Amino acid sequence: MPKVTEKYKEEKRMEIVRSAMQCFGQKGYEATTIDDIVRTSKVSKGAIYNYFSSKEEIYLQILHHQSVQFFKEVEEAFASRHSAKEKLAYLFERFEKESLTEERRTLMRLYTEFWLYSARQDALKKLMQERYDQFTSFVTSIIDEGKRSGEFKEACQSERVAQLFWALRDGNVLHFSLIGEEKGYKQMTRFMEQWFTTYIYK
Amino acid sequence: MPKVTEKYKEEKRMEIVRSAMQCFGQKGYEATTIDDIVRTSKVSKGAIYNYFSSKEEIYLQILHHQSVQFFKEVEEAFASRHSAKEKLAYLFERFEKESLTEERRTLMRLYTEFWLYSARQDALKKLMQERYDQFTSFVTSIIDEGKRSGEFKEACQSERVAQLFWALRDGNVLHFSLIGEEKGYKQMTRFMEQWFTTYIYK
Amino acid sequence: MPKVTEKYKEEKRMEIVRSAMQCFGQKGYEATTIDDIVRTSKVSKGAIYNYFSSKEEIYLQILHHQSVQFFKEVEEAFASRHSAKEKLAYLFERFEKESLTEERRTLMRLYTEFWLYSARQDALKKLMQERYDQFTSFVTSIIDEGKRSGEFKEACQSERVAQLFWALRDGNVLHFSLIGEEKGYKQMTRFMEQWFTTYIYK
Amino acid sequence: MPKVTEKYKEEKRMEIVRSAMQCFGQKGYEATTIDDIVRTSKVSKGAIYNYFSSKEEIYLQILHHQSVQFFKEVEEAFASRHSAKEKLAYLFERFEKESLTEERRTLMRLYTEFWLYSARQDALKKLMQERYDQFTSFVTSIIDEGKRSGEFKEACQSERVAQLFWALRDGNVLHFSLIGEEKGYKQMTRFMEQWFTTYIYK
DNA sequence: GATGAATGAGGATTCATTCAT
DNA sequence: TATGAATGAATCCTCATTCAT
Repeated sequence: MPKVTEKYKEEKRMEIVRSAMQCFGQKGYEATTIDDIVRTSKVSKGAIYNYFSSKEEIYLQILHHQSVQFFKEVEEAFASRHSAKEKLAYLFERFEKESLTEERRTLMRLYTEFWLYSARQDALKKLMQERYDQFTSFVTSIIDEGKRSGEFKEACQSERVAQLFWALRDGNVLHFSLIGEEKGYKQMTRFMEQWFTTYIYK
Repeated sequence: MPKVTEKYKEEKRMEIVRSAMQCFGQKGYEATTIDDIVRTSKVSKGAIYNYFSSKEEIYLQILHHQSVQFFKEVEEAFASRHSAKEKLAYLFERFEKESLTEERRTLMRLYTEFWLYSARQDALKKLMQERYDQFTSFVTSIIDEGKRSGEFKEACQSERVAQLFWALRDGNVLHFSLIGEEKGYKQMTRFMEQWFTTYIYK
Repeated sequence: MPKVTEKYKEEKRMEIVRSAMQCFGQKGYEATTIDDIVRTSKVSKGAIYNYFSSKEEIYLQILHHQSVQFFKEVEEAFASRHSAKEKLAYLFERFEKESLTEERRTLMRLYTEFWLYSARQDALKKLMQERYDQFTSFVTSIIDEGKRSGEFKEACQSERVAQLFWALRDGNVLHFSLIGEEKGYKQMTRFMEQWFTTYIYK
Repeated sequence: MPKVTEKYKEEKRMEIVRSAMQCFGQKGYEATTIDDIVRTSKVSKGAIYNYFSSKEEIYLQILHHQSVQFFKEVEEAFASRHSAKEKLAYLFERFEKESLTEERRTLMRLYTEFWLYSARQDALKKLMQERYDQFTSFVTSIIDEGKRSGEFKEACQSERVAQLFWALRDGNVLHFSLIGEEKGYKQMTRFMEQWFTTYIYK
């Protein structure tokens, strides 16, 4: 079955990623076995290793993919959102949507788990720190933009605020993954937004 | 009438818990082996199973222990802190201290890991949800108290604010466990406090 | 009438053999994977199985090839060497040369490995025993020739001497593959020759 | 089953070594699986790893054990053998005996295999080179002793001769492992001895 | 109660071989 | 013929738990 198109390979790759994402999200990275992924994906064990060199690499690819996807989508969204306020509003909107499907929630769990896993592996630690910087800088620049345009208070410390933004968001994700909808967590995002904007809007 | 006193047994139990806490914090729950705990505690493998029925039970006991300890310490602290503001300030103070030693940070990592682990085990899920309620209620009641005493704005929704309080805190812990001191995370707690009080103080 | 000439096929075959030889020599038979050979040879995995039915068959073909090659070269060399002394000298000369390049040493390692591998496989065992007989007979006949021509002592037992000749040679190869040049193994061949001839020359 | 005597552990260890030796000898190091050893030894898989950290370690221990055993036995034997001639004779006597049982032959195969395996692993290479030096020095010193005592020719180069001694011996072992008794290999040792002594005896 | 050796199912990964294209 | 993706049994090693002493 040779000379397969790049598209075919990419799809196979995604099939593995999709299944792995599901398993990791449900059982956690360490608790997920390759056989779980095999069962979920209907791809053979050997085939998985044709596409990824290790279980960890699958994990990493998912993460990378998420990151890329996030920035791609955001960029698209920002094409039609020119003020800092609108941009910020978009981010909160996204977060709200993320809580709607189980698939998304699974992803969120996975994402948080990765922080901890990385914190214990020096090689990954650096990678995740860079990722953190990337996400923080991104929000920082929106705040700065808002300050320049007169939308946001000049006094607020952009970087600190950006860090707080992600802490708030990730803490929320963490709790939400456990608490689910019972405590009206969907509405929490709205509340967070309101709280957040109160502080930085002029 | 046992040869071995209750006190002796309690101490042994604590020795195991202490060592397990260290191991779990450092390597994570799944990555920690019973042998790791044996090595760290100088308690024999068989003995561990005299005190705990499984690895998971140790995990759970630690969680319980942490919870009890937190409320015990807080209660003591509150004996001399009568206003809601002072009480809130105490909590932030605590958080700040927690980031100082590696041991504490280890604990924080462990604490966050619990969330994820529990989110995937129905039996634990309930337990953790109760725990979450307990912590949330606790803060809710402080806010309510502040509202009654005229310290805090009446308009703020106590429970939402309490939830946000813990989201902020846990998100911070999560990031801190990875980022460490490099990004001045110690000061983040201060910043969080300031931000938080700005919103609810009258 | 095949599209592909016999010559083309033979070349492909040789390309595989060459690469396999290199891999087997470097990593050993068991440690060498088909993918190693694919990488080294630039022949596809499927193609290898068009020319050889299994990894073991490649191994065997190399062995055969070596054997044929040895006798072919020796025959050529003997065309201009008519005395038993000269013939013997030629063999030692060969051995000496063999130690000069890493490629040759790799081959020697491979050659020794064959013995062991074969010793454990009844089917091969017979083959290798025949090979051994062939090589032994070959030297035996040179000794006999030397005895007849008056070059060598009549008293020496030709077959025993031939066996000793190969034992000496293969032991040397074995040690050399590990020890390398450090212990002046190149000179060992000279020494062996001198020792050997002292015993059998008249 | 705790607090087991050192003797018990040593016996278990030996049981594993014995079985491993048998398997390695029969199938070769790489072809032998841990399960083979489990089957042969009636020791559980986990237990094996309580005594040895890896398959390779078992291999190494066997080798070390052989080495130690050799020198111990030789030392004992030399207590009553004072001339260099007697000492040399003892070594040949040993070699002759070694070929008698299948167990011994298995060991010889194993021993030779190790040369090749080591030649491909830098860490082991050094170890084996040291081992080679040890064995070579040992024979060198016997030759030197013989020269001093007037038993052996002063002209012979002790170290070269020692190297040749082992090459001869190992080459013989290599062939014998394949050829077996058919070619009267047992008598080869005698022949080797005669040949060898002819050269160095005064 | 304490000990730590034993167990063996289970995990990640490899690899010779096959076979659809 | 050539290709190289797919297969899955086989490999080494781990580890929670048990239990004889």
